[in-house]
Amino acid sequence: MANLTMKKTKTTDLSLRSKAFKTTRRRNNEVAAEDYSELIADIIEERGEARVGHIADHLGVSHVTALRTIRRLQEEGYLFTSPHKPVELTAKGKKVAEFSKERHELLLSFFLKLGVPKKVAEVDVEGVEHHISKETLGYIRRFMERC
Amino acid sequence: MANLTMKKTKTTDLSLRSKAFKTTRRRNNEVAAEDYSELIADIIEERGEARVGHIADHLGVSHVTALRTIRRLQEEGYLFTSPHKPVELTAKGKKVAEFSKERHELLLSFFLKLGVPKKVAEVDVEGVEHHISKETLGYIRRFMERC
DNA sequence: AAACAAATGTAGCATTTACTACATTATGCA
DNA sequence: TGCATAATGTAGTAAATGCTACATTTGTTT
Repeated sequence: MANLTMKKTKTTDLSLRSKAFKTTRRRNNEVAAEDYSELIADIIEERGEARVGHIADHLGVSHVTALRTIRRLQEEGYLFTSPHKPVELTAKGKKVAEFSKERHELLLSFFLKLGVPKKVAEVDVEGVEHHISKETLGYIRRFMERC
Repeated sequence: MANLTMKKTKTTDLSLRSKAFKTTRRRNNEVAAEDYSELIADIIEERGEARVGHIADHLGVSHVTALRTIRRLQEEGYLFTSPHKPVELTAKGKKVAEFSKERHELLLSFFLKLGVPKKVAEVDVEGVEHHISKETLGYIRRFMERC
């Protein structure tokens, strides 16, 4: 007897839920672009240039892994480099880096305001940041302003 | 001249940052276990049994993808099944499902309290939940209680 | 300038996650 | 019972991310 209402509920849940999973998977594909762009911008600021080795070290991956990802991101237009040269960001990469950095800082201060210790917050923010929509970011910003 | 202090700062940042990236990658490997366990528990509750096809539909992936992941999760002890039979959770899987569900609900109500619309919150929570440490969850729980 | 060390690049392999196309097994109804 | 359809399962492919081992290039230091 609950079948009719159940059916509707389940259908809604299903499409909503599978949409959520799909969005999460799509976002996962943007993670490298965001992480690399932000990191490269940081390294350039700190040391003047970003080399494959620096990037690999900061990410905690082998230089081979970094190298391959850097090539893919070059194809996708986030950065450019040539053999044995440092890595530079394109305008697109710079934009992504700037946005990622702002988002990272906002989320970090948000977590700190909740009382989360800095070391824990840093790790959690790194995992979380790629999955927060711009809309949600707006609500977090508003919360930070009024509290 | 800023070299000495810079060096210390950079070293700290590097180890902290690469640790954060490594933790994020490790957590990514637990995502399937959590998503599948929680989803299977839901489906069993709703329909009495969880079949490969249901699971694939809810996740928005092909039944082949679901099937392969289910096999891996069986090897890892989260669930068990046999050809053409429904999927059942082990005690380990049930525990993961219960924890994931609680976490999901806590985060969802947290986002809603911040003012995020439900549809957006659902999607963001799905991406974010696997990357929130137990420690941070505690702070969020405290926030929910006092606000 | 030669030799050595550090940085970068290549080759080859493994895992996870995803797919399509096709094969087989179960099941329900005629 | 027996066929048709739905549900599962298999084969083969692709892309992203990770690794080690080895090769080459660059730069530094005698």
